[in-house]
Amino acid sequence: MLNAAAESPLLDEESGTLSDHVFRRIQSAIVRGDIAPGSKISEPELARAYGISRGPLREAIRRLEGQRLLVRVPHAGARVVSLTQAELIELYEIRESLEGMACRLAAERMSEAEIDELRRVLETHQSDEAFQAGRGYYQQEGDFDFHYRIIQGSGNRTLSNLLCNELYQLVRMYRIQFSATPNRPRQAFAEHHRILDAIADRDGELAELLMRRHIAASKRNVARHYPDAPKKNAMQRGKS
Amino acid sequence: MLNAAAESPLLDEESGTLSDHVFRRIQSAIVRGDIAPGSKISEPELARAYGISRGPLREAIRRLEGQRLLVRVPHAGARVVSLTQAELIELYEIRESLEGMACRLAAERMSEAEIDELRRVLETHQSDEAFQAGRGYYQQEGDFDFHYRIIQGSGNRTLSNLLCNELYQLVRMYRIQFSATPNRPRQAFAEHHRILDAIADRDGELAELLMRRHIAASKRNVARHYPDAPKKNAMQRGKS
DNA sequence: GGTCGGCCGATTGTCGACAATAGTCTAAGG
DNA sequence: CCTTAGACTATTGTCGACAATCGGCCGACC
Repeated sequence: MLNAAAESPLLDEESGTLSDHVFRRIQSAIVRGDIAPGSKISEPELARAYGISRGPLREAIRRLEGQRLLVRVPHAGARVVSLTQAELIELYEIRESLEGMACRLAAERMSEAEIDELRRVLETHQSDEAFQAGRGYYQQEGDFDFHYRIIQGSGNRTLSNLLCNELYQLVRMYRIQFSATPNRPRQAFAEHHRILDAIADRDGELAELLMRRHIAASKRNVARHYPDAPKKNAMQRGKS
Repeated sequence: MLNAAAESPLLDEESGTLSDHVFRRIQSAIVRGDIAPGSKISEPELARAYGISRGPLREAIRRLEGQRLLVRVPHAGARVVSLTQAELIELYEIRESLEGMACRLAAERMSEAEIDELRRVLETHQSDEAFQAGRGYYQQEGDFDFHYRIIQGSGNRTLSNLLCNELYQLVRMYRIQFSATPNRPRQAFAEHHRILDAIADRDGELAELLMRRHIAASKRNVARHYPDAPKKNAMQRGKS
């Protein structure tokens, strides 16, 4: 039975259970900024909006909470996460450590074919129109993301899970928010290229160092441009 | 209204919602080994056992899944996690990176009072009867755990959350399983002491190095004694 | 006029029942 | 005797409704 065609390989809109489905929908909505950080989540409203019952919705909310995209208080509902500058910097420091390690492992263990694919990813980025225009480095999700590919190449499945399935969406959410900082895209691209060279040379130590510096640079960039809103007016709902 | 007496400050059996309650119960049961790794979780059975409905139970299961204590397959139910040796080693490598970083930060940022408390924790361990008898290093949960205290002392709240609220229980589960390896307790205690000295000297670099070595040693110890059961007979239920 | 108490609305937490899917067992056919 | 098709059973996924708790509002009392 060739089910390869029956269930579409890449993320299908209608795949899996309703809970999984709505989980991905809300996740995407939060990461893309469609819901607005700090805004409150109303269960009945969301349930109506997605046409499902509150049961699966609540499970999805619990999973989103596990991914740090929502914060919940026991009898007061859930809100979209809104990291303070300090928390965001902490997140970047964790990434420095973890992705640095992933990069070292990737340099040691990636196959030549995988390195070639990684090079192709970078070429795709270079030819992207948004990048050409200097308007940002809006990296697509998953396999088209440089960092994502390297993490996968580390061979450490547990690390991949942690970075790509739990922290990744949160990072991506803020990466999108800060995508349009002036000179950063070109600089980031150059750093990516040097990292790739180190990996191709199988120089794990250098690859780790460069990755740590790269993320530290991103961290500084984010810290500089953080729209730190101690103002409390982020209460408006996401939709109509 | 002085509710300080009404709701007990430390983890009460009956605190919070039913979902939270059963979540902690099951978590404890898994970590302590009362449920047996790899065994299947039956929703109706668990619901009856804890006297609640399947709704809150399912939410608790989703949260446990987020903590990696359960693995779920869409229409086939949930099983208690059972890491392969390779996965357990991967987990230890992640801890090397993360706790090494935490230890460096702790050396830089812990207050003198916190360092004194840490010293007292170690003294408590030394006077523990199980440790004296060489029967293991069964560290109590939370504040009485050396690693836990250091992570908290790092001052990185995000890191603390990641290590102490998500990965911690999983690590503890396997730590309990391997608690009775012959010479390891005394060696671990000595390593802990040297780490403490480095922290007291405010030598972050050394503290990180020692912590990484300490975890690497634990990793090797675990790898040596791993009861790697490629056999598939881990299907039995926990109880009747 | 200010503040405290009680009421009301809304939201969250919980429950039992129904429907759909997966795995398994049986039985028929080659 | 082995393979395969079918139905059955048990489990999971989903739903709508009820109950408990929290926040805000209004009125009364000081």
